[in-house]
Amino acid sequence: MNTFGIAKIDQSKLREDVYAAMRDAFTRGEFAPGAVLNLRGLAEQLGTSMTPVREAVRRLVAEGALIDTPSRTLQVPPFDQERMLDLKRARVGMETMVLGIAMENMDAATIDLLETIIQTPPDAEQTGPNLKANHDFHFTLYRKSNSAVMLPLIEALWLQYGAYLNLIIRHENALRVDEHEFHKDMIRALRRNDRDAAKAALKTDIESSFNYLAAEKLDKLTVISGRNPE
Amino acid sequence: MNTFGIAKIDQSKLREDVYAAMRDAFTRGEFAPGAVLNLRGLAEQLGTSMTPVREAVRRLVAEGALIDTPSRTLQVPPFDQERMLDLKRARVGMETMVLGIAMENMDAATIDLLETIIQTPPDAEQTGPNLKANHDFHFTLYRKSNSAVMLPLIEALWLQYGAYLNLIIRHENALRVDEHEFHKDMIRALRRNDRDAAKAALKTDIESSFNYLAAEKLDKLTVISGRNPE
DNA sequence: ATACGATCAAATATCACAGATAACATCAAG
DNA sequence: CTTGATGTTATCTGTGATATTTGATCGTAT
Repeated sequence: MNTFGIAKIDQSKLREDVYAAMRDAFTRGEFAPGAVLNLRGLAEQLGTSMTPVREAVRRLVAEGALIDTPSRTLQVPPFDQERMLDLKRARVGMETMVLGIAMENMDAATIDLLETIIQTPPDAEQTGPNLKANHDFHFTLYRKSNSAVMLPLIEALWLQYGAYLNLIIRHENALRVDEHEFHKDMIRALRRNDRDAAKAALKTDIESSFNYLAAEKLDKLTVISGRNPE
Repeated sequence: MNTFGIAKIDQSKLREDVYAAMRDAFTRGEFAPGAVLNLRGLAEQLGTSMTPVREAVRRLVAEGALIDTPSRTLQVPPFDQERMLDLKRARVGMETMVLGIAMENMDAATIDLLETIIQTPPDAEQTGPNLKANHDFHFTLYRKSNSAVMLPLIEALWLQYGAYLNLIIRHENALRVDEHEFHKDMIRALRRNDRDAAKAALKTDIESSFNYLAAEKLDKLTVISGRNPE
């Protein structure tokens, strides 16, 4: 600690801020699948110029949260049944793998922390499922794997999933119940150090959230979610 | 010849080309772990301006192939035993998973194609292991999974692995023999549609390539690989 | 219906600025 | 006078902004 207790100046890195803002918007499901974005619009909304937006966008493209269209515009990946299944498989595979590693390093303190996370009361005016708490719960768990390589990949999957969240979020109440079940099961499995049970709970959690996107509901939902490209 | 073995680019889709050129350099192990890069130098070597280089670099950072240092410069990730183990685990996990999916869609034509890939004679003047053929072999296999989500993640892992290739590559002959064994075993397992055998062969392949980076050899190798930061 | 041109957005190049680094000069102590 | 430390400056870096170029799309006129 320094002598005068002067905090280091958090010199604003615009590019990071822009990225963080867009990422947040994604994880809150603010972007509708298929929506078309343009750099100038984003720059204006964020009160900055094109350059930082461009770099943030480039990163989002690398992470699969946005795609380049042939006509040089940007698009939120359109809803696509096949892609959704693909994403589900990827999430189940990667997240159960990391969960297995995390459980090698699991300790009582972390389990307690997980419990406090899910007991945090949802914000007063919050109506939907508690997305932030759910994110925290999963990643507090995964961070115990200490995998600097895999955690960013899982973040990228969640980001891609974020666009679909826009659709899932309509099933707020059902989803909230499922989450609660999952959190309870997971804590129990962790306390018993029962890997198979923990992985099974996680698998069920991921799959159930995707189930709200079943094919028969797709048409109705895409209409709700706003504009559809092409 | 310039430092990084990056060929100059002709004017068209610059951003993609810059990215492709740097990516190629990585997968050929041209970048030494710990090496420091700067945008102006890269732009000059590539015969273009900073802007496209910045975007390509931004993408490589997002993929973990480069890292931002606190002092705002760019660096090839330094060698790190822990990170290496992490990367190995990630590769084994993700690639065996995708292999499993690919085998659900496997057909004779693809197996034949794989066989022609490994039978392609190495370029006349080529001395090291046939990196391109090996890459082709793996990804032709993985592409059969039709996973638009997971393939880019695996590409990212290979890119991170690329920096270590710079070190592994010194064991050229041993590596070449291992690769040959692997390709043979894999084809055989695919023909029998034996998933466990195929996964075991893949696991062995990945792990053996990392074994050349065992701790006792580390010191010697980092010296060879060029400059060391800090 | 096709072709041409107007219009708009993205890609690139260039410019201006601020942080970081390192070489250099200056000064003090032995 | 030498040596070590400290303050200064020159230079190099990435970042953000802006001007210019390129390419695509859509409307209109033939």
